[in-house]
Amino acid sequence: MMNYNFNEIEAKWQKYWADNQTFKAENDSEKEKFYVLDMFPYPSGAGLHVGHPLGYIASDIYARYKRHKGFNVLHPQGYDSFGLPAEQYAIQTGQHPAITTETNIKTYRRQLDQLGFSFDWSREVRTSDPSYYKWTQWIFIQLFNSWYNTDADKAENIDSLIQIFEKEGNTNVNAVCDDDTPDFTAETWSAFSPKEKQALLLKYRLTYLADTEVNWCPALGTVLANDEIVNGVSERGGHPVIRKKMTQWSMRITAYAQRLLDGLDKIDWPQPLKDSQTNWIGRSEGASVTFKVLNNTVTERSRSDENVISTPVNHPYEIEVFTTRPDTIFGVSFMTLAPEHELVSKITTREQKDEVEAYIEATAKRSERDRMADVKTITGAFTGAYAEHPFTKEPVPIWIGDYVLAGYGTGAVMSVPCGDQRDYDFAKHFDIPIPNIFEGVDISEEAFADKDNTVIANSDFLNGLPYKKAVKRAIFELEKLGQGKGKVNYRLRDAVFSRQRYWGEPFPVYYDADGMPQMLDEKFLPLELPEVDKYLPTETGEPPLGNAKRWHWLQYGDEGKVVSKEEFENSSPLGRLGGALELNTMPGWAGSSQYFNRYMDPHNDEEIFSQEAINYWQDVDLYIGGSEHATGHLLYSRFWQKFMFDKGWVPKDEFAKKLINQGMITGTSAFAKRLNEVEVSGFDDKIKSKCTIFTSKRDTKVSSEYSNEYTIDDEGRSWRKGTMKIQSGEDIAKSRFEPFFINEIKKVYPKYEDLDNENFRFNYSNIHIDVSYVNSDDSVNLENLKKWNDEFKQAKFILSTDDKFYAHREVEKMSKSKYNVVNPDAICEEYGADSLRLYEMFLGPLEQSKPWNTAGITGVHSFLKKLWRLYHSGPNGEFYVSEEAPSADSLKTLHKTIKKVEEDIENFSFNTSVSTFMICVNELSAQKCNSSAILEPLAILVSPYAPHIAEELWEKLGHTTSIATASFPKFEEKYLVESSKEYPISFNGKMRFTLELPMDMTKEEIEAAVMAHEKTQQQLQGRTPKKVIVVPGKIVNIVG
RNA sequence: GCUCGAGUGGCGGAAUUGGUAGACGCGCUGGAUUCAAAAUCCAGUUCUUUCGGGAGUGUGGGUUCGAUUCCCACCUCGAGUACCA
Repeated sequence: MMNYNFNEIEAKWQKYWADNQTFKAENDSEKEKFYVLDMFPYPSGAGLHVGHPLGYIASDIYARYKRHKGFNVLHPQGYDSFGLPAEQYAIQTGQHPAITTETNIKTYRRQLDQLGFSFDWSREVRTSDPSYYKWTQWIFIQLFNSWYNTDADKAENIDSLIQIFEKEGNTNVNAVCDDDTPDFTAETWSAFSPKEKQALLLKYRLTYLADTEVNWCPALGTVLANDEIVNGVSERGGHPVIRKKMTQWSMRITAYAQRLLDGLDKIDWPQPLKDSQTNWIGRSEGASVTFKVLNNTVTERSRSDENVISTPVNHPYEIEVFTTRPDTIFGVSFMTLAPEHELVSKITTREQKDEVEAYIEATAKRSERDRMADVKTITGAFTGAYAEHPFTKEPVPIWIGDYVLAGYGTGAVMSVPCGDQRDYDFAKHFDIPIPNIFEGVDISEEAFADKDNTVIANSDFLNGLPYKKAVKRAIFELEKLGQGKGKVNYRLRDAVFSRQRYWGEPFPVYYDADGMPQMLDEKFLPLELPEVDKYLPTETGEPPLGNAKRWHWLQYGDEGKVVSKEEFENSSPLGRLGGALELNTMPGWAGSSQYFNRYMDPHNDEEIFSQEAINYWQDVDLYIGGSEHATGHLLYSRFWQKFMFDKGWVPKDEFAKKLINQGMITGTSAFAKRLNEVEVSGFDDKIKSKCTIFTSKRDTKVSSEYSNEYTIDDEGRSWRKGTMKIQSGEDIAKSRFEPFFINEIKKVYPKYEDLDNENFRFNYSNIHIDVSYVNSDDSVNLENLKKWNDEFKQAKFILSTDDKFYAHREVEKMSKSKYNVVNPDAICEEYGADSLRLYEMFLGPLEQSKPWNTAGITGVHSFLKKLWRLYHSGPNGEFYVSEEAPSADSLKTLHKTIKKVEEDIENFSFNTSVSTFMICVNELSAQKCNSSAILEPLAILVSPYAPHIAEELWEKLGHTTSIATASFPKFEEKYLVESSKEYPISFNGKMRFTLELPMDMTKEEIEAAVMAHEKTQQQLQGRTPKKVIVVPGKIVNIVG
């Protein structure tokens, strides 16, 4: 007997592929290239669960398919191995994160290998490897040495900017830079000190050091990016986040806002993902308008950067606002500034000072989360100051309010209560007038924000104009006054690039004697992470790298090294370069923003990748990964790619042509309901039961006779059977255990004696139990559960009516802490990797998320056994194929399958091709097909999905080389041609019966044949049809 | 609130240039095989029915000879995002 021995077969071929480097991709090939990429994993300590491989299986099928189609396929894999969990483990145990990471990677590799992926492991990268992060540091230096020339619409070398400054200052420079960049002439530039020059250049560099208001997470001791915060708390751990000013490295991603938006049109990415990037970038068109503050003049030295400019000026304060509705400017009845706005303290009058300061203090205390949770409460304060309306010259009161965000636009708005609901609510609350500037609109109840139906009134030169025309005219008039212009505003902020962590890429940066940041020369890269004693911040609050004994840069000429502070200070200052090295490290997304290009030439130590490699591979053809990276990794990577493109290092300005988000495979958690305590109303007492009590739940209904009589023992079971209409242990607890318990309580505490049952409140909570103790009908194996931990060992269980304990089930994300993780190892052991691969594809559409349910895996497993039997039709189940010509039916089955599977793979509809295989094997089995002319191509068709069994069958068919590059069977239409068609005959659109008719009949002949049929006459019951629709080859519909 | 997506048997799901709704698998029911079980195989399985048939793809309308598919309104669920001026 030749059974399908999958464990043996799979181990054999996994070894074969590794030994023969079957999937090694060559950088030069006559073949056309195809690049299939997975989002590389973070190697966590928990290892892989069944949800992780979903996307890898899909991409592997596609990669294998493309090899069959004759492409030179690049399908690499690696590890995003810097990250928080390894560091937190290090803080707890003192174990170096590198060791933890190495261990975890070993587990990952073993688990990935056992699934039979066709990765080219010779190209593996790890972001935490110095040989890899050398190039992450290199890109950082390139960004530092670049500025964004808006006229050329691309990044350029900083030298070209310096040349312009030397020649003509910055007045004609059209660049993306800090808002507070002052104007200067060539003469002023040359008069600046080197330090001043450096400070100015930082305002232009694509990565720059600046005091920024950041999201500080005290619990994690680090800064978080906006996309690392969910609902006002940290994505990792759910800790509170506050706003704080810190000096941080930032990436000038805003320079690329428009190109990041435009680029979305030319890539084939999922619409929801594009939408969320579009939202994140948040382009809005409108105007910036300048309001002059009345009776208040700037007298002190102005401009924030006193290092650079210190010209005393004398002019009124100005408030710049951004609005998308310049057409409503005559509706302005007040202005609102964010409490953090820098002008607030300068313009507030003496009388209002106390109120304003109290308000600012109160809002500062509220966390992001509180502020978000409570958007309905209207708060604010009047500054006492007034601004001048640009057109009417009327005074406009200036308020502050926390509904205006400091981080968006200019942190100030012109409030138009009749046209904006928030302004309207604010005005109502503080009794500010609400002038109506809309024709024929009632604003007594709410603001009117419908742009399309807007006709402006009471607005001087805008009267009678619709929205679009009014906007144009308003901007024109503002420009004439010099108090405004059309403006595009983006929600996108520059990305903070510093993290106060140990386990990340060190910055190739030291601080010179002036305290200015200097880049290490490229030839000194990589700058390796130093050893530290502790992975926590230092006592003085410095990042963990502050603990490093040696973390100063010391360089003379071409010789440079990392030394201790003492060594640096004792060295000769003559010709010396260097200083303290940067203590922050780079964020998680740094290493993942160019890894896809590094795979093309991963061992190159001279360049990030060779031009030959990038010119051959170009870009990623198919990228598969989760949608959670929509506004993080996938936005930053596009930004770096565009930068690399500007510099001429990559040929494409979008790195991935097509992207697919695989859905999440969720787990089904199991719970037991635990009685926590009993509260007695009117008393503050909380009574705990002596032992933990769990109640059962069952969904299926058990009906039984109904009676009010019952008894119960303290085990919560052994009641009189069939006397109650009870379905679950939960009901039993409610109706019988709880009254029983109350009686017991009353005995012990006589003071409760007169209380009703309603005075006792039972608190239950759901406790996760490990899904491995739960059977498929949700009943729990209590014996094993009790061995799991002490709580269950000691506990009492109220069973359901059939003496079983049923768990509550709920679909949740798979996670170790929820005890709902299903591990692929056990499934591979029991059913094999091919079964797991097929089953994950068979679960449903790739992009949809779905709960894991192991029950159905037997279906695909028996399919594989049937497939195996198809090739083993000899005596005693020996391998047997014949050289006889196949039957027409078998050819039809095969070609139908080729066609469908090819279409399915091209459309990423992997679930339907698994069905197609099942149909195909069912049909061929019924036909008793054993012809090699059918079974050979079938093995190739199956091979992308179930590669191990396919290789084994291929070898048995007499081949000596891997099936991996066998060419995909060619579909031929001629085998599908039919001579007749089973016509569905419908009456008024409802199919009533079918009728087999030859394909070559004309419409008229078909109609005659159908009308003559007895069932037609029976359906018509003597009526004459009004109309007969005949679609040859499709359907016949009789109306009447 | 806004944006996007989705609603089909007991379950996962299939079918859309409009043309036989429920492919394929799970589960369930019955049978064969077996001392028994596992495994395997065969038959059935949307609901309803007076066994002729009738109804049926979230709800209500519309377009059409014909709608799961297109249009309008509504309901429900999921995802993202949010005082964005």
